[in-house]
Amino acid sequence: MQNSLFPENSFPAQDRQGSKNKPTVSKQDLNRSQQEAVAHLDGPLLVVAGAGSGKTRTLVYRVAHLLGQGILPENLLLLTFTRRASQEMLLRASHLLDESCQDVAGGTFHAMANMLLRRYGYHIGYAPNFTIIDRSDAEGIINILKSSLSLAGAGKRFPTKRVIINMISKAVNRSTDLETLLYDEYEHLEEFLNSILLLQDHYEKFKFAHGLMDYDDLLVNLKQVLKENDQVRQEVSQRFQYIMVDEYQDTNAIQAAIVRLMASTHNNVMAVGDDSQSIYSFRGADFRNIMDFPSIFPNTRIIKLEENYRSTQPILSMTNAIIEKADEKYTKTLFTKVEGGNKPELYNAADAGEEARYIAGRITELQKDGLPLNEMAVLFRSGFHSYKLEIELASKGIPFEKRGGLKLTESAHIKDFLSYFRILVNDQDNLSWNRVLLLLDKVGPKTAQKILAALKASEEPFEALKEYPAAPVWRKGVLELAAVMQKLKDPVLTPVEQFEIISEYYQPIFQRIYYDDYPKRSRDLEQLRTIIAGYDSLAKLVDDTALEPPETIVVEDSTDRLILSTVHSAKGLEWDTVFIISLAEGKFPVSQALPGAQWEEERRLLYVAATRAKKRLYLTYPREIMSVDRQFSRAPLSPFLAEISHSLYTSSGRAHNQAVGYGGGSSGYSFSMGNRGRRSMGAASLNQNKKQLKDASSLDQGQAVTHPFFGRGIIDKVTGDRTVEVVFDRHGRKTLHLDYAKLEKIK
DNA sequence: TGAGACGCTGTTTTT
DNA sequence: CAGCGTCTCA
Repeated sequence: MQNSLFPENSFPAQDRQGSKNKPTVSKQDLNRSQQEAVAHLDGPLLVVAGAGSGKTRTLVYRVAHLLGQGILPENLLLLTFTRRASQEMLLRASHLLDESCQDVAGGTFHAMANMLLRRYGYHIGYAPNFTIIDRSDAEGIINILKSSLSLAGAGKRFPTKRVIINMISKAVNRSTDLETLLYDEYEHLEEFLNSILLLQDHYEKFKFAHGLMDYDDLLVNLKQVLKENDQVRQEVSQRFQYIMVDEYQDTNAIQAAIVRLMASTHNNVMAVGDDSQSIYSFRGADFRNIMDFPSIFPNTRIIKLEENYRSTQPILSMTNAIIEKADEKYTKTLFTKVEGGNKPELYNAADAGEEARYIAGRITELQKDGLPLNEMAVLFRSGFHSYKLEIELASKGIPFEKRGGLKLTESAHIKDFLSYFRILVNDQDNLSWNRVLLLLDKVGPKTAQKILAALKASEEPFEALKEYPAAPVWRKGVLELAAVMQKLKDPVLTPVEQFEIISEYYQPIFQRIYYDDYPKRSRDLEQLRTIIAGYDSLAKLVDDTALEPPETIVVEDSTDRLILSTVHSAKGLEWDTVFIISLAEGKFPVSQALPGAQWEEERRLLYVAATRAKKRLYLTYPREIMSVDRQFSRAPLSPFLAEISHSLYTSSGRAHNQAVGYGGGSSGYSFSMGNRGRRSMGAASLNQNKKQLKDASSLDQGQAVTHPFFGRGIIDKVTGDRTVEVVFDRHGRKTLHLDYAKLEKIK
């Protein structure tokens, strides 16, 4: 955390000699296409690189190559998807060349935007000490605004803060306006359009007034500064003479515009990506963007990397089969020279518990055979899919680290704590002030608002707090808070010392508010302390908690530990052995994925997951899953697996059960069907089926249907757009939601 | 105006 | 099985 790749003195005087006499980087480890990409010097370059095709290696070598040509490290910029990715690449580059590689600026778009906006943000009215807010902070602002605009009680079904923030963010990331978005995707909220627009307007003003930026603002504001200010654009563009963008398929239009502006004086941009691995459309990325690159940058050279060096042939055959079913044909077919290896193994577990036991058992076996835990990973679609497994691993004493899912900084008590820090960095941060005030006993939203108004009116918020005419019941609380803040402002204090002071003050509050589970939560505070110990700058700490939130490490007493990760967080990584769990329809793909684009993205997601494996790939699926209403239901195998040839993998556990199959009467997904037959009914017919299942208008009274758990039944009544009443032969009358129930028509 | 009880809903993925 | 929003009482 400490050594930022965007250091504070990020614009060093450029008086150093370039390293003209550095050793030339050996290119014997590269194939012809890779060499070509590495040796490319000026002008736009697009590298379309399949999974495991040595994309990272190519970038690493190119960094080293450029520096070897005498280009200064500070004139390079490496934009990656995570900070970890860029750190690792620059470390590898320094093994090739020397440690000057470590001076290359690298990190995420957001981290870069943060760095540049601290310096240039004043052009659009932001002070350099602005605070970055995360999603729940943003939702908090919506909450405050909702009540201050008295929109709260107004409607019975006013959209939640989450939905509102989703909409606002989506509009930004898709470069469209909120109204268009609403009519596109949220038509049912039409009656709230004006209220939502009002909220959006106040949300923007609130952030600006209090020196706050959300994730989208970082990008939007950077783009604006670069666009409107010629001098800034020149300066930045001159600073970053060579720009490299990794995972380009997951950038959105704003990010593309930023790259174009930053490269305005030289056009030296190298973009690397893979359209078949695009998995961030929910963030406004479109895999077609990568194809637009040549039109944004005329005379782009295009290089494809198609040889896979990562996986064995059986694994590659399966992953190729998965992606081949995609609606849209992608640009590459991967091949490998890695020989041998076993077919991927599909395990049919009875339920999530058995699935977890199977995996823990397998891992133990592999470990006994000498495979270190950190050569294995368990991947899943959603964070909570691993809960059962986490318990199982803990009981077996297998150390693991979980990535993705809930972040440490997202829990309420950590946010409480960080609010004190945020105020110290930016005393205009009303969101944090609000949070801190609400922690006081007998102070609620109304009182907090009044105090906030007084703080805002004053030049010295801390003084104003002390002198606020408090009511007797909570006067003591306010004075204590004022005293603590005063104490914290002492410039000689280190972040850890400040942590201790807040800790002492916060402890009683903490125990009062989280009385039911504060012992559990206090472990998180300990972990926060450890993290803070690595910092000497509060501002940096506060930035990082938003930009690179620390993962919740569940078991940390070992350096050799198993990785549990969401597929999204596993992007770009690889392991000897990979387990993909919860491969049941409704879990992977997630139940809310709609036919069409979303469904296709789920498929690419599975493709990304499976291509992480080098030697061994295990797929598991629970046949029975528990739904929220604690009912068990049969879950079909993920259609992405059901639709590919059974000969590509081996099965164990209970045998396949055709009764729970997807295609029902057509049984189009039986494994025996020849390749040609299946091709014609690929994704398209699957999607149709899915659509049909969700639309009650296609069902009539008297229609016979089957349900995977309840069996055969007759439609008795269509009670709504998506609800029907069915009388089942064996289970009687049920009301079913077509969003959840998997009904199929039968003759 | 704040605190606490109660019922509802809904549950990706990330910077 | 939450976390959230709404409702009621002090």
